[in-house]
Amino acid sequence: MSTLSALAQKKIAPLVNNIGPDIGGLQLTAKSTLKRLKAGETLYLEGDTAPYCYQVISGIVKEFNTLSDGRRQVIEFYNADDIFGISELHSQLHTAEGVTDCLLRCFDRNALVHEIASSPQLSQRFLDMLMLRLHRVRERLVMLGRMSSVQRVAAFLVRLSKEQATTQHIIVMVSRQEIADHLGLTIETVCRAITELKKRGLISMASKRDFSIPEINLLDDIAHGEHGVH
Amino acid sequence: MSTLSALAQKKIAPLVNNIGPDIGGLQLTAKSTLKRLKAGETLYLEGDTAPYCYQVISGIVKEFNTLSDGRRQVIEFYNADDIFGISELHSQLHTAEGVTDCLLRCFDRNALVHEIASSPQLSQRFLDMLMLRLHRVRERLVMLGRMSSVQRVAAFLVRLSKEQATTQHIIVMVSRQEIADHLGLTIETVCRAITELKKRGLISMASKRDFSIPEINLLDDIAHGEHGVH
DNA sequence: CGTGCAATTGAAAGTACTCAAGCCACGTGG
DNA sequence: CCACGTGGCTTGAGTACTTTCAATTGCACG
Repeated sequence: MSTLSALAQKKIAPLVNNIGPDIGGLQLTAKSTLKRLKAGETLYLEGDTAPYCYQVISGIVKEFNTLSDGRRQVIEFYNADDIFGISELHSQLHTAEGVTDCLLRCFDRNALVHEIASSPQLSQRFLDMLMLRLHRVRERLVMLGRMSSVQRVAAFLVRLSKEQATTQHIIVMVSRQEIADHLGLTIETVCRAITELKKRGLISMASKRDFSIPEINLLDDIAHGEHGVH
Repeated sequence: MSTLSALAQKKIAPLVNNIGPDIGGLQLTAKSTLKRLKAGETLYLEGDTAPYCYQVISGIVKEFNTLSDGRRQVIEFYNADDIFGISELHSQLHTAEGVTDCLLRCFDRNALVHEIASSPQLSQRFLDMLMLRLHRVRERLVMLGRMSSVQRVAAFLVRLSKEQATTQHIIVMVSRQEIADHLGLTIETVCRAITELKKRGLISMASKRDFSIPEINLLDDIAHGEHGVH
């Protein structure tokens, strides 16, 4: 498990990106266009044809599935530099929507797939990307399958803290509802878990979106079950 | 969601396999050796170094994580032809164990990675494999995050039925405990869910491991929430 | 100073879990 | 051949946790 969390540490992307299209330093020659996506705006729907794939330049995008009763499960949040829409086949398997206002780079999916296939370096890069993403999802599988609401929220905050690399103080860019849909909980349970963590002195909040984490290791311990927390 | 389940339909592997090492028809030149693994025997532990990766020739292998309190989350079951251990980095991220007696083909991990990197076709094959696996995990993420115990068990049986392609009658090769660890439930809850499905006439059992599914679509409907089943 | 939305809190209901006991097929030994 | 133990599965009763439904608070905005 320690290995998993070590893996989860994601390098921080600069807020403003490099000029041209590239992936991990490798230049992409496939044509790309820019697209703005507003917060709450839908990029594509589950079942849509998938002619494009996207790279986040700035902002946050979420991909989610909607169940027949309207509840949602957020599959993944994508931050700056992340590429998504590439692993789909003929049609989109999830719905994508802007969490914040976003700037995206759009690639023709076939052209990009072709370019990847013809470059060993790019192929390797994509293999690595998929492996990393697979690990992340598997970590979350353990969370959703075996961890309590408090543990999930704690783990969520720890992950955010590591991503933002601003220990002590993090800004949660997603709503409580989005956290809930990400963690497989209801919005109320997320609130109560946050309250519980506050009560225990593990976090404090300057505003509803600004969290302080005095001792990240303590929070991480909670997330990993070191304590009588179910 | 329908697209997801369509994707999940896995071609059935023959019980006895091709003679040589290959992946989706592509020959592998990397050296390989055979290894027997008994039911319940551990292949590797989370945290072990990962010099090898494996292909299942016959039998079933499970990969799982163990939590600090001893509970387990099964990450994936691997059947004939499946390759695993490839997506790990320096050390294993999960523990692998035989569900049944198994015959495995072992590859030197570095050699295989190198061979993949040097073959565009193999790279493509592996990209596809990882994408498919990612989709599968994401499906399960929705299950664990948003579906009831009965829905999870129903979905599990439907998936098994599609894999075995023997509609009407399936043999569950894994124990109740393994199903529970796979679905993020307890063994008792799995039993009760099975009982519930029996009560509703959606399944029947010749023995504890032999299930009959008179109308798979009805079971699939339950799994997808078409009904007042939470 | 209302309006509206996000977040929070409370109370009741529901679902899955825990602990405990019973069942059943199977293998062993008397 | 049968009593006895074993391990996997099932069922029951009570508990713990999360959800549901219903208010309430807090804050930004007009």
